[in-house]
Amino acid sequence: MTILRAVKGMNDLFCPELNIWQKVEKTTAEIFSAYGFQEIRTPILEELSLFVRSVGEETDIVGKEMYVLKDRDEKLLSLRPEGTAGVVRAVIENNKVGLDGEMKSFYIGPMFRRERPQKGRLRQFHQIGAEFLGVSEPTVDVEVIAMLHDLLSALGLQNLRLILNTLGQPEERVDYAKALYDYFVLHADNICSDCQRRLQKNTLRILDCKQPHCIKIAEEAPLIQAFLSEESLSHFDEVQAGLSRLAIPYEVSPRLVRGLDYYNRTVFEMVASLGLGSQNAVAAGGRYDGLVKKLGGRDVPAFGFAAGIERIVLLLAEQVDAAPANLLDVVLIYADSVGKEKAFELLYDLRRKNMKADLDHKGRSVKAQMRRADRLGSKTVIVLGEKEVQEQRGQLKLLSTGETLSVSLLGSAIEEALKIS
RNA sequence: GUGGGUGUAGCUCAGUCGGUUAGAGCACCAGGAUGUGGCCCUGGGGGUCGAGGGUUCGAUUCCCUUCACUCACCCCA
Repeated sequence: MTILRAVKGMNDLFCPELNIWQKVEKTTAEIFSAYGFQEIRTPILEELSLFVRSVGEETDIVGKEMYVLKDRDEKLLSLRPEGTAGVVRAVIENNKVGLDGEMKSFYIGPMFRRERPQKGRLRQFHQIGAEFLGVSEPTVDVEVIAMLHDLLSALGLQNLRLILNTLGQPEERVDYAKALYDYFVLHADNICSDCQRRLQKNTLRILDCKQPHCIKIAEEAPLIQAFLSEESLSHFDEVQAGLSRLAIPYEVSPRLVRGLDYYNRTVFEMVASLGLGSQNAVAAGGRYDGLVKKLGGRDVPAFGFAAGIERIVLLLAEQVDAAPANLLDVVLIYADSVGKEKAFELLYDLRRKNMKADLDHKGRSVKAQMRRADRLGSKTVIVLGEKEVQEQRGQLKLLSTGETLSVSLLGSAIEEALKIS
């Protein structure tokens, strides 16, 4: 059996499920534009160095998960593993941050990471993201989080928790990481092997470990609060106050750490308490004040997030009535060749009047055509044969009740009848 | 990259302690009603039992390898 298959971790999407995607995308555009965000589309392929510089050379995403390819001119390109870097690059390159220094954009599109697929994780996956460039005030953090919160609740997602933390400014974080290292190195013999690796490579991540004995040791670890400046502390306080004013529930977790290098101060995650298996983060984001400058732009502060569409759809698919059926208005059924000719004629006429009309091309029995109409979810059928063509009248049958009404085949009589039924 | 689970009809799954034509439900097709769906009845089509190799008189079943899917770890949306 040597059939061709899709690349591992890259899925095809078909219709009842795709209807949920369409709903997610439509709701996103509606809500985000209410917040003054405009859509932006950037290439899927970027120069490799963009991600190395933004996401961070030491991160797993860049270190081992990127799809890298060599262009014909030897230039190294990469399929984007996340959306922020491309947006920032595009905004700088096209000089889109105006004199007021602000830019609010959102995007929807595929991202690529070469990981081992599992529930809620694919190699080609899709994100909804938003980036607010140009403002360092904490009310921006609140606005963007609120927008995400509105989207997720408009979609009807329940059992989500907003988890918040602050990472301070880069220099504050360096001090903190040092303190954490000094603490955990004393317990090096008692932490898991993954954490021993993290100790050298990414000390903050130890806080994130799921192993019970590591959690226990982490509970006694120093907290970042002691290392934060006045400004960072009050920024975080104002974010919390702002969320509270909007009645958006949140939890502060000193254990929340982000994987990308560019974050500073506020970071957050929306996690599902059930339904997603262990990949339970539906969305995550935070502030990244240094990134624009790092990529060659002016010193522009920023805040953003990304949400995983597959994970959202996974949660929505559990709820009923998520996928509305795509009903046909009418199926034209023919009993003989005269009826078939008439059926084709009426078919295109109805379609041009924006009625959802269809027929069976295969020339099967009336019974088979009826069954097909029923299966396709048509509201009505009309059976056409020599008699109907001669009389210029037919029976319009409502499939839900079985009742029929006589309609003229002339003019727009069918169309009128369909509108009423 | 590491570990576990699963591969039998379009779908969901039985089954074979190694043995002749491999089953069910659903779906599909046809007929019963020769021009009216859903329910019911009758019949029908459809499977190289994931692939390759080994053991055996004989393998879908046992062994090895491999591939795919899936879940978890790492990491992350």
